[in-house]
Amino acid sequence: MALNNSIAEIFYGIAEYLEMDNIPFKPRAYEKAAETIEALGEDLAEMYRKGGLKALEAIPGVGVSTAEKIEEFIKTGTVKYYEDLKRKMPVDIDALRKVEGLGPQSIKKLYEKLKIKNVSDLEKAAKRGKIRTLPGFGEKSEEKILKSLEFLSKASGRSIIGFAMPEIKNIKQRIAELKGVERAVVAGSVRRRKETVGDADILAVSKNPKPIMDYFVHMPEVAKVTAFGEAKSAVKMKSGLNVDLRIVPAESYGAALNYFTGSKAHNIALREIAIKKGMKLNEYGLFKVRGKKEIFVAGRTEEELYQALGLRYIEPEMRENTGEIECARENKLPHLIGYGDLRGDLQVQTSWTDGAESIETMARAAAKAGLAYIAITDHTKNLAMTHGLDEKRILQQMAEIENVEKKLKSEGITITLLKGSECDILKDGSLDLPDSVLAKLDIVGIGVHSSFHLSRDEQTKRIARAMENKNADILFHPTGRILQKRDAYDVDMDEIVTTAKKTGTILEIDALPERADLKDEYIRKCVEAGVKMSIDSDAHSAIHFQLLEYGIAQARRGFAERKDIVNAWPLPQMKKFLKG
DNA sequence: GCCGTTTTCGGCCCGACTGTTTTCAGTCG
Repeated sequence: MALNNSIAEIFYGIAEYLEMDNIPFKPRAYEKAAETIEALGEDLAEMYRKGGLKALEAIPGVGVSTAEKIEEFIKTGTVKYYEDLKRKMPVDIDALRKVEGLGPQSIKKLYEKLKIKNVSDLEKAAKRGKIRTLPGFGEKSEEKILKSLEFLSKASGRSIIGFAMPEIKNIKQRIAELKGVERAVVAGSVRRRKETVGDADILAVSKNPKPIMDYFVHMPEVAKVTAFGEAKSAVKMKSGLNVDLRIVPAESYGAALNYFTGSKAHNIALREIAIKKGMKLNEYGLFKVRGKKEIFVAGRTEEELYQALGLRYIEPEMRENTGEIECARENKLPHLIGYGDLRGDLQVQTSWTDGAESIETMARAAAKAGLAYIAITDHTKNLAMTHGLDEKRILQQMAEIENVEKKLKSEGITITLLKGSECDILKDGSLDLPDSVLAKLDIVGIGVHSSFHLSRDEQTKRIARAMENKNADILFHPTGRILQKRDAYDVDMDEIVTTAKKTGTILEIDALPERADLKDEYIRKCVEAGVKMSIDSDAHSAIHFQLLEYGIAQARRGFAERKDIVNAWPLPQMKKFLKG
């Protein structure tokens, strides 16, 4: 979806330029279009090919003008309007915007007065003390710029949620235990369970915020205080994590939680509903506006807030303004799969290949985690570096699995161990083990682990061919992405979803935080197409069963219900769904 | 520039904090 991203970037850029000239409303329009396009599950060029300008205009937030610019980009690779703006002011907005405290107005001023075009110009000017001479800037703004530049050069940016969670939970807990704190919760993108989080928003309820804020900004791990007030403070931790703390009175708890959970787009949509009802929504509550008087309507809980707006309660994982509000209005919200709903785990590695622990250790850990069944799915021989299993070793492993199951049963531990495989999909789409062997297994997972750079067409055909195999039950980590390390391979997911439906193949949601593969938009496609999914830990050690939670979060972000997830079903029902 | 369960024209989310200012613009979420 490289094209979509390029166009989104251009629209963001246009928004910035218009903002510099203080043009009202248009920047928001371009931003909105960019946001929708970024989150779009379909390729714009494809949509345009099929439906022309009309199809583009049907995208929410895209109108006549933006549709024409998309068309222009598809045809020529540039947008003249944007090129003209850039020529008028050739600055690296993207990079400069990342400097804390620099917005469009400041960037414009810096360019016009000091000819600053990029981050290196900015650094030079700041070091020479030139920035403090500009109107509206002073010594402090100059210092702030230098500090931010220093931080940017070693900044890690966003963190993968599963990796950041322990630190976030720890800080929240410390705040919660302070005297005078009635409650403290994590809000923001962490509560919405985004794959990666840029910062942690903590919300606390207290009548006496001052000492709490004092504690917060003086925690020993704080590297820098970026804001310090009674209602709101913000810090950067030594780890690189940004943490915001907001403190509100109890009667505003629900409104504040809703506001600080976001997403921004969801909040804006809620406020627009409030306005239409003659009300006003902010982080302190929902208010009826009667002339100058504001009468409190709701805000103690999120539930009463949604109700007062005429909506059903929306789970945080769905709050991205991608259709959930309409569902809530029409009472058509899905009943999302719950965090305690999984009964099994269909991808588990052991020390037979690249896992850290024995079949027995993994089985005991799974039972302890409350699972009723797991599939042992070690790699196959093509993955030589993991000492992948060949025909002979996998038969040995099957016998061993039976022994372990019996042993545990004799101790009163009842967990079903399915004999499985993470069978390698070879370059031509054939599988790494012969059908005769695969047929003996209870469950066969298939996955791509090599030849990531085939063309879209070849990659799609390769995977589809593997899915057609009558023994292939689940496609593991379907897009192969590793967050912040490796992009998904180029594959037509619409085609994969169609093939899954046709062949009865399950698509996996791999719960490893750095994979989170499928991503939410593909999960929604599966839900809509009636394609079943599994949520697997991809466990390589006993503690990894805890990571299933992140897979469930991902499924919830994709609107999945229990009926969509096969390992949320009892074992007999799940087995019945398998091909073999 | 986009949009319509008040509208095809006239609206467009809201408040806290900062730094540079003497009342506010800019930035952020």
